[in-house]
Amino acid sequence: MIRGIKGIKDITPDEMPKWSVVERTAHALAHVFGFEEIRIPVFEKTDLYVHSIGGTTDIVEKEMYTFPDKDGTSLTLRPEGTAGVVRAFIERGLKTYQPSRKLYYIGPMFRHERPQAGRLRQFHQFGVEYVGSPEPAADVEVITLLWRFFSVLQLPGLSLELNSLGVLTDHQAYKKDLVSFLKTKEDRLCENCRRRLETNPLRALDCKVPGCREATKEAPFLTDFLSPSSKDHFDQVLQGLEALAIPYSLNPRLVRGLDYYSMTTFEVSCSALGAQNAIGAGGRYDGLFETLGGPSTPAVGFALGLERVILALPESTLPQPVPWIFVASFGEKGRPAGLSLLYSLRSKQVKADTDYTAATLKTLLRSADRLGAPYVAILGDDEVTKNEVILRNMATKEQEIFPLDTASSAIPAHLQSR
RNA sequence: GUGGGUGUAGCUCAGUUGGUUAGAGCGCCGGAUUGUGGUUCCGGAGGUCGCGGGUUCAAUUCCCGUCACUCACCCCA
Repeated sequence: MIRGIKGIKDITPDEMPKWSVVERTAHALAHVFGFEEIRIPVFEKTDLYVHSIGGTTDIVEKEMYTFPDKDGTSLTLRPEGTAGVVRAFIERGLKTYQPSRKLYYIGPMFRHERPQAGRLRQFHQFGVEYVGSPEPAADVEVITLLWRFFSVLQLPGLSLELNSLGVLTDHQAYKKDLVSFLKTKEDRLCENCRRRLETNPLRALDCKVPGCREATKEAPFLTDFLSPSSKDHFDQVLQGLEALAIPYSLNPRLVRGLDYYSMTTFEVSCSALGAQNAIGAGGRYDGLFETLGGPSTPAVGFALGLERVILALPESTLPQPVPWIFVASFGEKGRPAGLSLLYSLRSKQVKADTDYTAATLKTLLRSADRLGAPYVAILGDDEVTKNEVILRNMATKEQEIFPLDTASSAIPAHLQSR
């Protein structure tokens, strides 16, 4: 037997109601906030991701699904969405129409990681990109949309953390200072963090090893290195969130894993999840357009993981199922009359179904029960002769008689009125 | 990439200090009930005990390997 690939899951019909609610909410909320959907390819030239995400990040170094095209060009299954959106933006000249543009996407992403609760090799993200505005209000809007999304879905145990990396020169200066600080404590750092000194020193602040926590207690704060304008921008973001009553906390140690972030960064975590509790995150990436060969363009966005949302989604968020009708027809005259009723109901946009393998009323009712049908239309030879159809309420066992020739309108109307 | 846990019926899991026909609950099929489901009663089907090797008179049980699933590290959504 050929099995599916490790870390790649089927989304079965049982799980689809949750996915539908989550996706519908994403589309609706993005629309209300004035974001337009964009669909970008699931694979691109490898260089795009290397240049945008950063060559020394884990994603690029060991997590990408990369393969050669027939002509040898290196291609990669997208590990995230922002790079592709920015590429499309530049390539299609989307900026020429208006000063700023707000886009969103929903779709699968691919990373070759060891699977775990809330972490898969093919997973799905909903992300937005507010392109063209350097204003703090744009940051506020993106963060607010992220927070509202989770709130509307009633996810429990959420917390929003914010930080500012400042502009490039700010955090370069900081990085230098931090490295020299860490060097003085090098013997107390874990092996991992000693390696990070070279690759990604900011991550050492995030380390969970107690020794490292202790050693980095006195570390310089990024916040102290922010230029006045960076600081001012960040303050305005915070004020904007307060005005909208979005609860947040500051985390000067919050570091994002992708190289392109600058200024505001944020992350929402959910205590209802396991170890992988980051459910949505993002930030400003004012330098990315230039990095990818486009015009200098400020932008801010987020991405959130749909699988993690679904793991945390409470049952109460699911909508009530709509009533529908199981047609139980049998006998020489009943069968064709039932088929006719079945398709009449469907043509009136009413969900109706039957079981062609069941031939007796008993087996038909059993099928109806297993399918969870709230109503069954019973139609045998006797009913056809009398121009009748019986509507049975499966929960209460009540049965009502309708004239057969007008049943396809009368039954839906009757259900509506209840 | 590293470490831990778990692989027995469709599902959830017992079990065997190594011993002959491997169990339960739920589900499934049939009957009681030839025009009334879900409840009840009776009967039934369904298992290479993950796979490969080793030890042994004998392995589902012990040992080694391997694969899968899973949780955690790392990292991230």
